[in-house]
Amino acid sequence: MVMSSEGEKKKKTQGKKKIEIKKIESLSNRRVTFSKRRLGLFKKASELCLLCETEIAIIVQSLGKHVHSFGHNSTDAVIDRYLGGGDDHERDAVAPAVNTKELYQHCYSHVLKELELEKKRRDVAEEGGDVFWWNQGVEEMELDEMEQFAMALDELSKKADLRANDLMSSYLQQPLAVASAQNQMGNNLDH
Amino acid sequence: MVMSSEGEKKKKTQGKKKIEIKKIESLSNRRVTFSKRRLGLFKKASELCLLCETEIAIIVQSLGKHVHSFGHNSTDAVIDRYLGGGDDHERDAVAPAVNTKELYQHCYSHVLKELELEKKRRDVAEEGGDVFWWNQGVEEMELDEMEQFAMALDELSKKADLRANDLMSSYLQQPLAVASAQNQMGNNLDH
DNA sequence: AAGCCTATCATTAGTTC
DNA sequence: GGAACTAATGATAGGCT
Repeated sequence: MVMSSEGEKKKKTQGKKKIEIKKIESLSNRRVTFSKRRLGLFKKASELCLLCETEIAIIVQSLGKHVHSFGHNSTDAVIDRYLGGGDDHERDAVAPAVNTKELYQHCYSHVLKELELEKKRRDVAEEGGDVFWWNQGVEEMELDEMEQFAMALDELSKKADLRANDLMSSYLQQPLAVASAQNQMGNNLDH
Repeated sequence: MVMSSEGEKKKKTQGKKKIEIKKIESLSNRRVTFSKRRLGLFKKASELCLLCETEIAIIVQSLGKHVHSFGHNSTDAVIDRYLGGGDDHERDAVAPAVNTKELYQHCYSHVLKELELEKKRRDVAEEGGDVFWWNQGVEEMELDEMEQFAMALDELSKKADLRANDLMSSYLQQPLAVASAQNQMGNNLDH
């Protein structure tokens, strides 16, 4: 690590520099920052979920047309219904199916052990059905948009149930139909 | 502030300490962490919004029954309709009306100047109607739940519009009715 | 409980490969 | 274009008020 011989304390890079919070003009730079910060945001959210046992849903519109989402616990119900349309899928195939690579490599890895702990605790305490599940959109996917939409809608329908059941009933009368919409999407691209 | 007299290099605090990401057992501690981190999350989100011109919606379920949300740009339409019900409110009164104190003090203050810049830029570029607006739920509020719900629903309806207009049309046929529901809530507490 | 403080940890802007 | 690196900035756990 000692280089540049003499007493020059040569810094290899300038390190992080302060930037002002305004639109990044350079597109490539903006892409990089978007990726980094979106991941950082999801990680923070995941930590908050674990630390305080909350449920968090995040929806991020990408630079392009795609939408990235972060969901936690209670999204699995949507996915379950979504996969229920096809019949050669299984629960365990969910994560690879929606391509969780990005979040996985950044966040999942060091949260995984805590996650398993939590899952095990739940398995004992309640029933085996409530599998902890994480998901986020991936840059170039075509269908995750609908997917996260249904996820968020499901999330919201729960909130509505919480306090404004009567008010929302005219809008969310048949929540199952969302799943069927999902299935339609799902049938278009099976993979 | 000098205590413990002699030459002891007494550290006043221990600084930030590493914690493991698992449920915080102490309720009071969990509350503190929840508040701090939720705010931090919203701040990160706001920075991402500004840096990359994205739209982000965050929904956080509190420890209690309440829900905290973070919305950006396009939520103002919902609020606008919400205030449209009463007639002694003005746009500028939106922020105080929904009690944006928390986010304000942490995040708004140092983002404000960039925000104004952005707003001004928009005013020139397009029209004056698209006012930048930020909102987040507050711990003890009764109505922000409905508020964020409508906000998120509005957000989602946009996403639906994006790609699945036909599929969702059966659910979101009359988006205005959400505003009327809001108005009902709003009339209950004028303040 | 709500804020401040600050040492320390975590994130990330810029750079290099 | 992405992965790795570095160092400066940013976030925050714990303590105090």
